[in-house]
Amino acid sequence: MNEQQPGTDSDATEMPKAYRPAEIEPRVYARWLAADVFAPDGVGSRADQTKPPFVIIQPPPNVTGALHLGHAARGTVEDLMTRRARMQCRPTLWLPGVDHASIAAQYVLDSVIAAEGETRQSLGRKRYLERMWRFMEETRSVISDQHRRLGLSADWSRERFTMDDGSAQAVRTSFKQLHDDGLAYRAEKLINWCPGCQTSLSDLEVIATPETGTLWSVRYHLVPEAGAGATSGEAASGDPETITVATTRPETILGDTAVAVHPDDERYRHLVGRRVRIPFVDRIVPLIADQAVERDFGTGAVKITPGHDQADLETAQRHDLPIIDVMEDDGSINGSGASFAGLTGMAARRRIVAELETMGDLVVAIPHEMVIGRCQRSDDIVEPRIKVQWFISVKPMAERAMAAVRSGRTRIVPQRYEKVFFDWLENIRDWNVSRQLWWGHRIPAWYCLDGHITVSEKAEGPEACAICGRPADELRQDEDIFDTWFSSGLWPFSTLGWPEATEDLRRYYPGTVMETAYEILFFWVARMMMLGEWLTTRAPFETVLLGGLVRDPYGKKMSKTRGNGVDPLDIIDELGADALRFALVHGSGPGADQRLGRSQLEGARNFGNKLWNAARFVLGSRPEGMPDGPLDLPVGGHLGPAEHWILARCARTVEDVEEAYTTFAFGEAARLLHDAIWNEYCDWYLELAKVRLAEEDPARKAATWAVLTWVLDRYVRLLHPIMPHLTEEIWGRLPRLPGEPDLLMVARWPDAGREKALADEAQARGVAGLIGLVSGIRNARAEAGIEAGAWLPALLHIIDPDTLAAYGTLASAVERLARVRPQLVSDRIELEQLEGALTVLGSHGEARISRGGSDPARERERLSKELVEAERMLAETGSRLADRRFVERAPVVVVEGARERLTYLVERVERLRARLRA
RNA sequence: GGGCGGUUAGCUCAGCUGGUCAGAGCGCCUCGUUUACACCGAGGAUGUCGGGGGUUCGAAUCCCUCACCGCCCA
Repeated sequence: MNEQQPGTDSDATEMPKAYRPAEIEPRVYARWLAADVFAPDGVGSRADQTKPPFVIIQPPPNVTGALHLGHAARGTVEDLMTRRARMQCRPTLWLPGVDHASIAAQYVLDSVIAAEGETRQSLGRKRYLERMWRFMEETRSVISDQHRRLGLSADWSRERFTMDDGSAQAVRTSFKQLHDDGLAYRAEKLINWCPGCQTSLSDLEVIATPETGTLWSVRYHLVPEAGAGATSGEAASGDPETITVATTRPETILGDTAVAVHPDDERYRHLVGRRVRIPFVDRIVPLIADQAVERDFGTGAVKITPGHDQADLETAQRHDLPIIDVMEDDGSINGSGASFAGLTGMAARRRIVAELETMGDLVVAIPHEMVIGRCQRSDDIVEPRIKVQWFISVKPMAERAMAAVRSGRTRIVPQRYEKVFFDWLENIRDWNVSRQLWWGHRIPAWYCLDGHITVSEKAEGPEACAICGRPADELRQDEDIFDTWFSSGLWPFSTLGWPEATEDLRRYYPGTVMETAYEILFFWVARMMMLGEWLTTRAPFETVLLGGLVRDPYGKKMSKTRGNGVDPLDIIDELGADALRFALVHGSGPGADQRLGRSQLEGARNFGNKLWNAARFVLGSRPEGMPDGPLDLPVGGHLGPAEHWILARCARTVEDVEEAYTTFAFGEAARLLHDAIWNEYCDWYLELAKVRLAEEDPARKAATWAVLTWVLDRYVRLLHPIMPHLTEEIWGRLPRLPGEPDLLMVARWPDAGREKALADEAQARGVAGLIGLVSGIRNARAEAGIEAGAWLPALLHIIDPDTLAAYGTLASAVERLARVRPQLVSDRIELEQLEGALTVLGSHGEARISRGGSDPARERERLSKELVEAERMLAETGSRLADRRFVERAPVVVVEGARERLTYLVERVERLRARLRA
């Protein structure tokens, strides 16, 4: 029976001339969904539950985002691995999800409500969050739906959101544990503050930007020495005593609590211990000596502003200096800034500079190359500020994460990224997890009136203060929420039910592969590794697979602002999801960026169409009267040499593609399949098979058709992970093997060993020889300028026994493919019967083709060129073999190969010379 | 400043552990409507494999060095 598939029209004659993805892809996807084959425990799953599961937890895309090529690339690779594992009958879980993206989501919603005449403040926290959840209703499924259009076979029944209850419980429990372990602590520290976003940021969210600023040198006045008389210092020179400091941020003068010089600096040694008057605020501060001062910077004397600079803070701590914050949350100057209070930082800077100039204390202002921290999200200048926040001490966790990689429990692919991973973890600083935002997981810490801290994992909060026992209604919860990446760091296990000991967690944790862009190795992978190791005592995945960026055809990063972005949905509409997927996979290398443009996409579309048409031909050429029934293994004596050749090539492809998939070389897998399908199956085997299908013998016809379908079936299986819709559609029309399911996506993955056993290598070699012969003849014809359609007489003298044997059954194919009327001769002398003919010399033998009125001069020219080339190679090989050291030291195989080559070349040169003399 | 990656045909790239490794696709040129496919077929041209040193019988492939480009971290 040629089993009819429900929902498909599997009659080959109905296959349209061109593959039409827009019609087929949605229909195929609907069939997969209906069959319930995505989930490891879906109704249609054919997983062997005794096999190790294959698990990918999807890095969740930003809930407010739309699908871009980066998502498409990652999604395709994840789907590809998942589909292959599924075909290997492993229980396969690909768990998709969406990330709540605190800052990004607030940005989007703020602009939405702005259009409604509201602001975050006007709504208040409670109503704002209600509004946010409503907004989520609209936006949550957008990106998942777009992923579905790509054909992704994620287990949608397990889809998770980083703000759902399970994730919230995981956040509370993990924080409680980290607090109990002493790793989560609340402290006053200098943090990164974004005045635009009005929140703190982690170090990673601050982008170091080189900019040209100004370095101002400002004269500070020393306080006259007590006891020595108010004027003693000045009396000597007649000038007031001053010290000049350099700063790039004059507004922070308002927060200065010292002036510092290097202890060994002769210029200032006599001044150390004196006091300095800070302008505008009239603060008297000490002039201190500290090793950290760079003598070469500016004047060698620096102002110390511990409230706004990390290095200054450290200096201040060594000298027990006060810390003054001069800034409001919005970046304006606060009450500590005397008359500048209320001004923005920049305005204050301008006025301070102007007034210093008026006062005569501005010594010089010069342009200065510097690095400024800017907010990743808003591009505002990030201000270091002193704040009480929650931090996580990451060093102990980092040690474990590194140990996981060092011990090989987790492998990073490509391996070179291990170095980056280690470097980052070795130099990591404590992680500030407090965010002054509303949308996110609220920090589960409560404070009583005495300032006791109670951390609780309970959704309803603690019953009482953990220290003094004050009841819950006297406790106040921390206003802040967590850094989004905190909940993301729990994702590999929170999605599976952690902290509950669920069946999914038991079965599918740790995961197999974490696939993501190298860009977020730190954001994601490192944090998941740290938290996973610490909280679950296991590495959260076996392999970290890093991919690169998708760039435009000119190598530029795609971005909205640049306008060079490509919308994957547009491509899917026009060329199909499979074309997009193939182009993305085909052009990718491990951990490397790729360029994607029109030509790559069209190439992929063309490839799909090529395969479609090959299938159309195969299905349309089913021999009449062939017995119905499942396709059987194409064995037995009815196979010809061409069949053995393609079976051998196919077996080789199965093996090579398998190797490529196994080593994550997916681009290589795509290239191998492209070449095998196009250059071997279509270009040669289909053409050879046409001849045999036209013969009378029904058994041979049946065998040929069986091989056509057999090989097509193998290729379609191998290609399915990359081009799932097209292959599914084709496979649905192919005869079914006994015991096979209705859907390719749950059919079995080919086995190289079994495929190899099918082919006779000697016959396959013979066909390779014939292919060389045909190519040679075509080449000679074209070079000689012979009319393409002309049938020419030809004499063939075939030396190679395998080729000769193959010719015995494929003569008519050679005739057709080379467009010659060939006659086999047993002696080379007989070739001379065809006078003034074109000559084709190959390793398999020699051919003469009637010149058919072509220009003799062109033929001589062609042969001359071949002779020059042959002589060059002969000289090269000859000199190699003449070198005793080569013969002695090179492996036997190589030397033997060179000898054979020499023999062949000597003869070739002789014969070419003979032809040219004729 | 530290680290990583790249530099191979006009363009995009493949060439893993040194020995037919000088390749593919696109583009280009010449033919071609032989009923799977013009989203096609046949054929062709183009490279001192970034420069310079070294190791080796032999290097695009390993080592050193320089140059340029890109990225990451500080």
